[in-house]
Amino acid sequence: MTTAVTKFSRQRESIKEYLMNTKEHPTADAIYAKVRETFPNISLGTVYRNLHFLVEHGEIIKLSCMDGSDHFDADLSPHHHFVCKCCSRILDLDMEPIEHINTLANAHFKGRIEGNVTYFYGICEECSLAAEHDTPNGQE
Amino acid sequence: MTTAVTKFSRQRESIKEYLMNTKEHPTADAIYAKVRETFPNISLGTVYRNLHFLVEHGEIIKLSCMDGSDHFDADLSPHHHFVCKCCSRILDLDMEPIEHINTLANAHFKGRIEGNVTYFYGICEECSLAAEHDTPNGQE
DNA sequence: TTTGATGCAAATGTTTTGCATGCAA
DNA sequence: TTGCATGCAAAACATTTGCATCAAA
Repeated sequence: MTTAVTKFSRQRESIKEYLMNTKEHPTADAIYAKVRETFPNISLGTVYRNLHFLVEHGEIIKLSCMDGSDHFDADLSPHHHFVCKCCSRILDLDMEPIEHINTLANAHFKGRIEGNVTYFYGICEECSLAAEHDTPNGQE
Repeated sequence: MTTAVTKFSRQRESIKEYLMNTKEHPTADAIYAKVRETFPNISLGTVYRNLHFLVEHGEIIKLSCMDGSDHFDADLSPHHHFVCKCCSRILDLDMEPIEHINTLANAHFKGRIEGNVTYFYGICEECSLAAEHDTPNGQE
């Protein structure tokens, strides 16, 4: 079996570059809309194929929140995410590591725990402020 | 506006009873297959409608792991879950509460954190043993 | 009787895939 | 030239929904 060679692709570069320059944690569909500004003919299939490729190669991370569609993030530094119950946005959290919870989980567990996926939820600052001023933050 | 009344339904009871008597954390489809043994004519739509009803009324919990489909759990006691990377099973963890991580997350965060969803992953005992004996645990 | 619940099927939303063509190496 | 990547469309899934009918109250 000959190892498959990865060829350069402007579409893939464009997807990765967009992800590296945003803090939005976009969905595949949002990435498709954005990259289409540069490549009007790019297909959604290509976007999905490249996102899968980038995740498999550890160049980006896939976030599976509980809102039906996956989100993507090119920030590989260890960090956790916050999901706003109000506007559904995903925000990065600047917090202490919580890897010790793996040890807690392993205490009475017979298998081997290698890590955890944690999402925090609540109301983001913008939505709190919007609620106070009675002007709901329409962001979706 | 008159408040909607909830009527008894044998199908809903059957779904809830199955969930209360299993530790499998089944998907809607698995629940459908199981309940069909008792109600051969039940439809998948009814299963989804009742699962949604039960979740909304706090009688069961929906688990959104990262495997495409949702899982359901009638165990309402506070506990966390483990997902096996090998056989994909979801297991209950018996562990100390980790609610203090919410405080850690809130330290430098401007919004309000209300809680977290945490999944631990790794290799379960059965899959570890199966690997040792070179007889992969075929459970999916 | 009234109206919520069901079965069925169609629709929806997300993601994957087959295939002929395009393009990097 | 070779063969990976693309565009397009169809398919595959998971889930939701419209509607006529059923059944609980």
